[in-house]
Amino acid sequence: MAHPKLSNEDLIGKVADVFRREGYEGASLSRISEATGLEKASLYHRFPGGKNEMVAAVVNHVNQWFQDQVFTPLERSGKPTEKVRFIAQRLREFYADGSKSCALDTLSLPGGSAALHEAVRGSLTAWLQAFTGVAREDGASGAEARERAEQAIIEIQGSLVLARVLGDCKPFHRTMDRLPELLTGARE
Amino acid sequence: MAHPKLSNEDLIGKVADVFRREGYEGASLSRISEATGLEKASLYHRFPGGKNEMVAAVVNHVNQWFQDQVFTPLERSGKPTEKVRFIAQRLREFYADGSKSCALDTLSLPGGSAALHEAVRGSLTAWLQAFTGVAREDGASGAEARERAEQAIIEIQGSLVLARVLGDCKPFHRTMDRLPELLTGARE
DNA sequence: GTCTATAGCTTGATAGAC
DNA sequence: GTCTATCAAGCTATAGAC
Repeated sequence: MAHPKLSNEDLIGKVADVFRREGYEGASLSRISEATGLEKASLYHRFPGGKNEMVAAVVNHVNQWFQDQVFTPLERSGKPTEKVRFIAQRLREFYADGSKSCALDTLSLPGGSAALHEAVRGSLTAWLQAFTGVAREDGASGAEARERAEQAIIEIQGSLVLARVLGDCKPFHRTMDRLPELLTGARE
Repeated sequence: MAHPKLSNEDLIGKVADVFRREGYEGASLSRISEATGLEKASLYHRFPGGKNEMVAAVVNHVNQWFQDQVFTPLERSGKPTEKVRFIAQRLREFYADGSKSCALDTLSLPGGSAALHEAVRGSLTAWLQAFTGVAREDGASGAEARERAEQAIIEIQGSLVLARVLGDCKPFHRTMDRLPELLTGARE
């Protein structure tokens, strides 16, 4: 065929890249069209609900990735510190060594529906919960575990902002290196 | 007069609020017009260069604020730890206790000119330099001081992202409380 | 399933009255 | 210095051919 169907997996990945990089308002259909190679009308065939449905699919896609690559591995049996080392590697991949922004950051800017912002908040809550879980497993009390989880995600988000502004990935790598001690003690 | 001139100080402050909150692409002239009470044509009278000149003025305005309220106080004589406690209070005001976003975050999204992104990078570099300076004054070596500065700004940026997503300012307040130990040792 | 063409609205920007 | 009125370009979204 001249225009073979683009697989759903490839499509949503490319759409997600645009929303992650540009945020909701910056992710215009023209840019999404350019990034995916599909014309706008074709995008509406795949996402009849338009931009709202696209960004919802992006959030679901990212949630699924975190479930499979981060949350589930953390719930498996094994030494907490080693599991955190493992998922730190997954996060390096997800953020392309710090060169890609976090959707929680870019999609939390004011643009988009209230449902979008609730979904984004839900994603962050799930992430906090997963990190709190592994900190508890390491022996931290409830409050201490929650604090470690918040601290770890704060440093991930902050280092990604620095990386974007400076065009320098070193702060992100340093944070990933420190992730095991951030979550599983050895901090104080 | 029916329409008295809005003072430059008031105007730029309101314009800055919009750009900080919405980012470059989200800060449409309609929203700026609504926030300032000036029609679009009046905005062009004040900023003949249009949106580009507006955002440049915002960056200058923020730079000036940081110079006066953060960098200069850090350069004055006094105990480093006490100076950091002082500027932490200024930062709480600037970020409205964590409820306002950082312009470095929102304005570093892809929208806007290359000059804008270079200016934003310059602002962050100046901030890093000021924080590195006070860490050195506290006795840290060059590399250690720079690391403390990066770490402090990472945690500020990260806690502001969490605050925006969750609508919860506690992580930001915790970071402000920890700022003295982050910059002036007592960390390890 | 993809495309071209188009509708209606919003955007950044300008002209000209007061 | 502010306003109303307007423009061309970009936006989201839809209709209909292949």
